[in-house]
Amino acid sequence: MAYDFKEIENKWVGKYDGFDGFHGKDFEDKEKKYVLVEFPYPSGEGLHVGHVFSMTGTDVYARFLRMKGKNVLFPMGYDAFGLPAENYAIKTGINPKITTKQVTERIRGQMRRLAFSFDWEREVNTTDPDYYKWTQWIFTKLFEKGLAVKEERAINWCPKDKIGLANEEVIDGKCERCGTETERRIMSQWVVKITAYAERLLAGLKDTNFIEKVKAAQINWIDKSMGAKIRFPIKGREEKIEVFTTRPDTLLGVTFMVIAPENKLVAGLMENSAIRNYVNETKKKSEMERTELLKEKTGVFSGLYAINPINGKEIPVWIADYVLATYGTGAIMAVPSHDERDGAFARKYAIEFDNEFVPDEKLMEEILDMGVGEEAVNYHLRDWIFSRQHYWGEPIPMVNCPNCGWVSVPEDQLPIKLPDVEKYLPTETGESPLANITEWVETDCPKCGGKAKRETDTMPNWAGSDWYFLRYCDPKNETVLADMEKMKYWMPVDVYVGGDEHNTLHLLYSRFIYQFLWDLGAVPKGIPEPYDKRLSHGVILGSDGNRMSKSVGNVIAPDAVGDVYGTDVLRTYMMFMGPFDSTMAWNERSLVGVRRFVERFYSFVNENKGNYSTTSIEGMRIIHKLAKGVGEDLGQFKFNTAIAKMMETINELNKNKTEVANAELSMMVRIIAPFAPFAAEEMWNSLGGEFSVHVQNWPEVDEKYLTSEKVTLSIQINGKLRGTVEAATDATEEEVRAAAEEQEKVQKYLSEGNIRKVIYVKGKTINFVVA
RNA sequence: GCCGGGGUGGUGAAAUGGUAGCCACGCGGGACUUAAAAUCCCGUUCCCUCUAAAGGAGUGCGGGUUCGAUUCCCGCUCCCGGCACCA
Repeated sequence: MAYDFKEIENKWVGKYDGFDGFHGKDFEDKEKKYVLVEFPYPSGEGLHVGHVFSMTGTDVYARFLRMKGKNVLFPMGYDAFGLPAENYAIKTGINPKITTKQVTERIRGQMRRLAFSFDWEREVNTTDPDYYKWTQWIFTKLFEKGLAVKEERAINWCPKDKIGLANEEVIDGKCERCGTETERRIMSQWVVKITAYAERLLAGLKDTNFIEKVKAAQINWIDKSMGAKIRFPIKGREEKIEVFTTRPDTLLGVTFMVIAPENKLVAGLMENSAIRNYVNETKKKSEMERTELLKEKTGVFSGLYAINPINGKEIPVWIADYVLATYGTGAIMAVPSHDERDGAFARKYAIEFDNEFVPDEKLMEEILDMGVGEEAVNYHLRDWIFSRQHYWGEPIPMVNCPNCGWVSVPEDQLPIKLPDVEKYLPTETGESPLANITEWVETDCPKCGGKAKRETDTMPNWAGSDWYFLRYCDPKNETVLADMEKMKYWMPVDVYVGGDEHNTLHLLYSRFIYQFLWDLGAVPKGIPEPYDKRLSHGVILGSDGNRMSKSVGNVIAPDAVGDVYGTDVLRTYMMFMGPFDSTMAWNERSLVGVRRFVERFYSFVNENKGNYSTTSIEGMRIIHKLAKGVGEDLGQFKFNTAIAKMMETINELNKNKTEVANAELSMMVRIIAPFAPFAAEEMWNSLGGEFSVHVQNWPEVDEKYLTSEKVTLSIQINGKLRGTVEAATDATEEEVRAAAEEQEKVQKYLSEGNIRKVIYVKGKTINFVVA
């Protein structure tokens, strides 16, 4: 019976629709495992190969855990708000609701065909009002706790599209939509104070088992530095300039100060034309230009002098944009002899160096004791600009009342549904298109009942994905974001699989929101962090070794590969390509090798089934070893070596023409099942097994088949391999030594000197030290 | 510059202190076939060698620890990823 994947897939694919075996069972009295893979943005292209790769690996793992008797929660959903759908709507005039529905249906079909064992009863969609009701609710809580405030902030502005852009929408200083150079503009924006949680976000990492690189990325992004704040009096003025420094001991080497052009002091100096020109020039520059690394530093003298608090020396104060308003205090004490940047600036403007002093970090306390300042901590982490002037996002549930100011929409009035609009483009003033819908904007103040206006900004793409892992625990709850008892049962996420590109922002934002909900008492007290393990999946490159992109034309469509090779081969091939977390290039030729393997496996089972009543001892040994080895590999996401072991097994069984009885064939079928679910189901069925192989137990390993009486040991002479010897597993040194010394070659080498020492490692090696 | 991860055959890779290169691709040879495809079998780190036996070299480079190092330690180098005028 030849392997006909199309027939097999068609026969079984529908059997898993609504299949109870893949449901996570709330409160079931088994060990729970919450296995999560990042949900996709549903793009018009459907799932790409990268999705298929990460989802297959996670699916294999989830299937394995189920077979190991765990109660597995393995959910899926769609992160469906976002720019591509909005841009498509701008182009075609079609409501993104419609396109999103079409695309999610297509993706669900792809996932079904790829045999992903998701719990479809828990599917979520971030654009569903029943879902974003709670995204909005979280925002109202942030506001009520003072963690969401509306502030003037500089944002990236596209003068052509007349729209504010988030940093991620600016590519190389240009607008992602039209390619126009962006400018900076000050606009009133909702800002979420994630910096208030900087220390918590650092400290919480100890409660997680993230892989090293993920932890490092988080620590790096938050970037805590310890130092001091030091105040410098200004000559002839009341104000002082406060600076943050990590090296207060360099205070003696300070020869000038620099303040950012945005510093408060600068506003009072604008009568000076040189200063005015410089500040205006700086405003025009984008963040990108200002932080250009190799750029020559520029600045202008402010006319002010500060007093070094430690030695009373007068030092000039400069204004320069290499000092960032957004970090520290927006002012620095410059130590040209000690800091490269200060040095470059001093050389350019011929400011005096002081090379005499010797800094000494141990003096920090002593210097602070002199009353010049106090210890301080600074974080690189910046607050989170939460406003977008886009249509296709969650409306920010806030009302602006002339009497009460900003008022959050009460829970019983949520969700604030996204209204339909005629035009999806932002307005002339840069407000979101929602601003055009007067009847929507005009509302009553929830507090005083007077006339008021709705916020027309929408939330960033991150908002919906910040808490989706909670909703999966209880996706249909109408009274709270998720039932506390259900969260207690399922949380934390045991394994979270995702891309490196989400190791900073998404992971940090979602940890922050979780910690905030924790403080609110909205999530279980005993669970301080949302994710236990975080793994990153690898990247699949095109066959030319470059990132897949439409313009290069190296994109692999998973559907097309599935048409030619079938789901089972596609899945198994992807898992065989290399380690799960590495970067790998697609290789059509290697795909053939995996097809050969799957066919051989399938034929082997068919040729043996029903023909033998017992399996030889050798066969038992091979198959039990396989069950053990693959089990160990799957628990560690080592899919490539698991498949290598299966290949080895089939080769060995075929070569020895081993006769295998149905009981052991059934073991083999269960072992391959997580990788090749359709073929495994067919083989299981043909062995007389009941539907479904995927809810069977992982094969029990009988250790008695794994302990062989004989092993091959290496014979080393001075550490060099000179032969091998067969011996009983528990043979004594004397026995092995005698057997080794019988060998002619060994005798030759031993005769070259005297045996000084013999090292015998049971089951591995015997090493003669000869001199 | 800082942080994280790497460097092993022609290629993807395996081995985490004990026979380096499992498994797979590719390549070479053979079987089957009128022929091709498919399939199956044998070989395939490099050097020396007609071949084989035997030997030598070999996991980025240099050192160290050890009876023994791809694996542990020190120094260097190159590549990939993240962050970066962050005071």
